[in-house]
Amino acid sequence: MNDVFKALADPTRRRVLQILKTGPQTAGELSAAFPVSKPTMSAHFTVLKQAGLVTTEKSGKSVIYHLNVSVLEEALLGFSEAFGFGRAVADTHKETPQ
Amino acid sequence: MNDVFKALADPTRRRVLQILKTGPQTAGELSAAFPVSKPTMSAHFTVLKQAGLVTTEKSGKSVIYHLNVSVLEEALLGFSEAFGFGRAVADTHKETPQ
DNA sequence: ACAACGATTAGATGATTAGCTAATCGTCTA
DNA sequence: TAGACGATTAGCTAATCATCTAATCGTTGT
Repeated sequence: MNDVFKALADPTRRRVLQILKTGPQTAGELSAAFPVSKPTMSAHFTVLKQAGLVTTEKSGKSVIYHLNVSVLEEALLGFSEAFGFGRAVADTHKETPQ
Repeated sequence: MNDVFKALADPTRRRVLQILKTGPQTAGELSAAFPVSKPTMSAHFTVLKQAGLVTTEKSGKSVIYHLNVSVLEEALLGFSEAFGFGRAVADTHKETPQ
């Protein structure tokens, strides 16, 4: 959970997650969307992967990255709930009683 | 908003916010709750202040720190909404139409 | 006025981080 | 089996960060 917040601290990584929200993409596709080198992006991917925010799938020469929404949701909601503004979201999304 | 996520990246600072959620506290009181030096805590307070997450009030020799919930809420919710699990919270808390 | 005390600033240090280029690895395909 | 190509690893650098001790600032009470 600390790893999740650390991962979210970088704007590049936050944007990667948002792109991935629209569907899985390869490392190359993702990298093309940012003004930094591929190795730098690869390092960002590693951080996201170790936080559990993304999963990978190999496909021939490519590596496809998938968003792992539940980890993001759990971290954000878990923290939000401690402040009283996360409950309703959890209920809505998880179909949990109030 | 990037400053907010950067501030949230450190567990000490996240805990400060949670303590402050129970009510305002002085710098000294807050520092006493952590196993690091006062100057280190003061640096953490600066980060939180610059992110807008806390406000300060002087009272004699002491400085009282207050949590600024709305900034935290806006950042977390704003980001969450991009992933489809922040809308309901915003509605509930801000009384905003869907 | 001065001592005491809460808090912050100054200044230093070790660790981590984001970035780069160059090199390597793995998987096609010609 | 050789390129070619997507991706990652290696190795480096500059910057940021968390932490410390010592010094300073500001307020209060004697």
